[in-house]
Amino acid sequence: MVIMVKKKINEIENQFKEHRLTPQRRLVLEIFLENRERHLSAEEVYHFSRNKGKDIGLATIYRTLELLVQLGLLRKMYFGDGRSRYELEKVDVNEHHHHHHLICLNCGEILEVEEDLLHQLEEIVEKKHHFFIENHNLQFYGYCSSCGREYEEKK
Amino acid sequence: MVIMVKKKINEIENQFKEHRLTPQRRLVLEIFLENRERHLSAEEVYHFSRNKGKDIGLATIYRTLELLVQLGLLRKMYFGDGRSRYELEKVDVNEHHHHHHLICLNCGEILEVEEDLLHQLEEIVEKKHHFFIENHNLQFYGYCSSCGREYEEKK
DNA sequence: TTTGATGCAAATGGTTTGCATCGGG
DNA sequence: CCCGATGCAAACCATTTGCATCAAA
Repeated sequence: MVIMVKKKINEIENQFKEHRLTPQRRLVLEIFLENRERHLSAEEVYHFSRNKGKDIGLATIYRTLELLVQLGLLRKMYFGDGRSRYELEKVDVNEHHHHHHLICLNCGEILEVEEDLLHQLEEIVEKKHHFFIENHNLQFYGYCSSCGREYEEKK
Repeated sequence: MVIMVKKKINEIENQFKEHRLTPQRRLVLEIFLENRERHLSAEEVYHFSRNKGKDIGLATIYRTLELLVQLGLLRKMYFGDGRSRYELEKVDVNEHHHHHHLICLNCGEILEVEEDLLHQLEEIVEKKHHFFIENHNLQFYGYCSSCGREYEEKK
């Protein structure tokens, strides 16, 4: 697992051309690579870094997050809880494969959905509205299986 | 058109049971009814009200917007430009018919899409992830027909 | 008169920025 | 040396809140 992380970071180094891969930036990347499933806010990254002993300034974290988004390594998103969140940009499969998010209205957990069945809908929209779609953003709000009581009440 | 607005406001009055339909609240509603196609931020509502001569406090506008969302008359949304936006909640057709938004990355215009072809996708997600979906939120980011130069460049 | 609504100003909280300092090439 | 990166504190900006005042039932 650690090896995996090291390998990944080495790959990523290539993407830093004009930008230095400083210890702080490397640390932020590590935190995302070690928390692939999470959608971290700036402050959460800050706490992770403190827990690892190293203490980056919050401003540096914000600047690093912005840079990583610019480099296409992170994806910035907003789920309506008052802070931006970031996750590793996964462009593995193909350029137009995106995933979506399930946000539990009860416990706040954010789950990922791999299905991306939006191509069809995108085509319809592009043709009908003459709008060239670059990206999309889909969230489902509801109740996760753990918070099933809400599910029972509503159905 | 004005008559239409008056009629609509009268209908809405019924929804105010424990809450007073004060001049300020009525004005905010009027602004949304007269700008059905727009997605207004709190500050935009504030400017509209000043343009109409009446001068509501910004805090009152925020409190009114929150109330109207609670009453199910407005829908709050976030498109990533640093401020929340609101639009009239349209529950006319049926409870599960939602529309989506096209946000132009060039001029910032927000268009609406009537198609809601997400039922199928929702069913798949609900079954596979045991997640009870209450609502969804879909934005397409790209370039509108007026900003077609970007379209030409990218295709 | 009593309770909720308003308006102002101050507080809040996430994010950004100015600036002095640091450090790698 | 130089220029980009960092850290700290201050600034920013949308939103919220405390509180005195106002107004309608």
